[in-house]
Amino acid sequence: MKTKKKTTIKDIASVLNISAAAVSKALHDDARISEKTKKAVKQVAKNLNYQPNHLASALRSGKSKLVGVIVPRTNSNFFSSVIENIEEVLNKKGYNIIITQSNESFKKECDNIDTLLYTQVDGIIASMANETIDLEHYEKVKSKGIPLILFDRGENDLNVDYIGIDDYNSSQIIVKHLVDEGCKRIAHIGGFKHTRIFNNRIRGYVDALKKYNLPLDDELLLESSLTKEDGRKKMQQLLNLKNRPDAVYVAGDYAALGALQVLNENNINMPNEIALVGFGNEPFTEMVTPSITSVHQHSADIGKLAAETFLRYTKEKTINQSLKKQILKAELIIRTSSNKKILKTNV
Amino acid sequence: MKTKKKTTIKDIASVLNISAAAVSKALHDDARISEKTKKAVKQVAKNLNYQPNHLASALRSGKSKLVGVIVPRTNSNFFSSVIENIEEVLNKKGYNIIITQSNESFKKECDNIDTLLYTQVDGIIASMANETIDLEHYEKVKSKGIPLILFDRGENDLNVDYIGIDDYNSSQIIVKHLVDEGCKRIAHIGGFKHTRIFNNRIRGYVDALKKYNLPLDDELLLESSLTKEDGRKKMQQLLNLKNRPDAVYVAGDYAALGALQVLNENNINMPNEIALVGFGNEPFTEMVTPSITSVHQHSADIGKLAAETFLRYTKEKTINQSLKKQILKAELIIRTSSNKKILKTNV
DNA sequence: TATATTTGCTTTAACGTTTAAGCAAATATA
DNA sequence: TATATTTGCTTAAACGTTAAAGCAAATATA
Repeated sequence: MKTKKKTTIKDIASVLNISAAAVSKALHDDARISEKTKKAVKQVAKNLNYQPNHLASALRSGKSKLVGVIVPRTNSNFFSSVIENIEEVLNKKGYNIIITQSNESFKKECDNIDTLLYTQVDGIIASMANETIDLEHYEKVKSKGIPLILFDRGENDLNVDYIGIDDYNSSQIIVKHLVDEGCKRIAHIGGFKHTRIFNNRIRGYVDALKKYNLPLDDELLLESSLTKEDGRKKMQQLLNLKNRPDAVYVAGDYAALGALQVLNENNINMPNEIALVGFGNEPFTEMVTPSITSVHQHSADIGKLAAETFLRYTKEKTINQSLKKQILKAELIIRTSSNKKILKTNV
Repeated sequence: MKTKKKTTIKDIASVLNISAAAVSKALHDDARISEKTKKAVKQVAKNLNYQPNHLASALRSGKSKLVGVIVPRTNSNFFSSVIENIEEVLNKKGYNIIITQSNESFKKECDNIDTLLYTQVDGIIASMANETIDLEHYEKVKSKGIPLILFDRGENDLNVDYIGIDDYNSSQIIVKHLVDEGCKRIAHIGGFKHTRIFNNRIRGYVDALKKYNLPLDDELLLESSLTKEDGRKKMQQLLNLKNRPDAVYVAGDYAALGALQVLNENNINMPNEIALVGFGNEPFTEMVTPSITSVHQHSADIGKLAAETFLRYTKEKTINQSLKKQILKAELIIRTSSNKKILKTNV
């Protein structure tokens, strides 16, 4: 019953009594095909409901028009917004994306890359898993001549393009804000030092303390996996100190949420007793009580830039990447958890 | 410098002095190839770092080993968890997924389907956008003989497989719970009636009210887009009533969050003055104050079942779908927003 | 021992497209 | 008018794989 057979360029060719090659060229607006033929071909294509066979053209041209995207998880607002914008930019140029999640696992990330290479993607846009230290799987991508774009969680040593925010400077802004609020003992629950962005946040924190002549106390600088659970643990650790901090800057919102829960459970007043700042501006930061001051990372711009960076390589014959960083300004969103000033005018 | 040329089965064939076809069969463990040859082929394949060209085999076999997934948005916990589980099941069988987002837009959903068909996916697993009423684009998928699996937001008229929870029964359970808590005027902020799942929730709510001899008041039944903003608006509307409800059941967690904010802003005690129940068990429901009672939808199971349902069709020659519903039991997670009983023993 | 079956491969063609090369007709140039 | 160039197509091959058909050698069956 159903017309199962799909229309191909051959069908169009035989209707018009021209060659399949001519049809292919007409559909691609080749200069050597007359306007008359182009029009006729496109009309027939429409009538027969022709859908190009992507696989065939990909095989022949060596380009799959597919881009792989690797993120730790899609269910954070940051990553889902980055993805949405990558997709928007790439779709316009005829590319589709394949999204994969590493779940912060090194092994899964390696598998994802194998999968993407197997699928013959034309490029990979990735943000690295927490666990990742060994970079061999990414080197494999590079050695195959496939453009690799990193964002958020990157690594200088790979010598590829990177799009992210200025983590060092973000820390400085956070510390300045807390100092302005009158805080004198500022703790930092940071991410793993081996991850560049978290290392930069730590450096920014340390340097800012020096700048404002605040004590740099080892007890106040903790390394964390930045999950909600670990945020709870590290906050508890800070509360157990003889000399408690009066402000805590957490390098991730989920961990900040854990910290907030512990503070609430201990009836500690935020921001007056302890001020709290997170990182990432996840939607829940404004939902919880008190709402959490956090850093907005311009995820939409990061996504767009990553996609555009990839597209630039599609125009080149040989891929020759080098470390090219595109650093965006982050934005501190001040909320109740760190805003002590009772009297404020709406500026 | 680099060995850019990829190894193909021909390379393996020439090393072993056998035909390419034999190599192909050996790699697929064809019964007509000797164990000795298979071993040799696999060893050479490994040595030469052979990666099968997915496009070529897809073109030849007519199977792309790609499955399209369409969701309204990836950034809800429900959908990201469903996706994660679809991926897990399908990857094991050599399938990859292409995730697309409709952003609740009918137009975007149509575009997504075109994109997926163009990419020659072997199947589509989808949850429909809010806006979608016309089903022609889904009919197109069916008429191409591509298996279509719907989950969460489905539609009987399409006569395809569907995986979801028992929305009607969930409403009944919610109303029973609120009645048990002593509520007498229960309002419902529901989704759009034209979406089957929301219609079922509404029916369940109405029938439960009848069952418990509670007033079925038109003022208390509102239709909403279920965004946070609309949740705020509809809650305000309920507060403006002369005769306010003492419980509000919201058909989506984001809208429930909006409602919660309005209630907090108006210093209305939850659950004593007004009890609140959401739907979806998004992570923030337990983060906010008070935590929101909600319905857990077993997203992991839904994802797995959807993937397995698709896989069943891959074994069949001709696709002949019919309405086959797989309905899971949902689970009510009772939290502070609706839990009036001060004295409770841990059962 | 003669014939049937099975084993283990080879040959060939095809999937639908693109691209290089080629060629006749139309047009431009001198 | 003779030659060069451009236009508008065609032909043929290729991308890497797989599936059908075929065939000789090895093994089983009678």
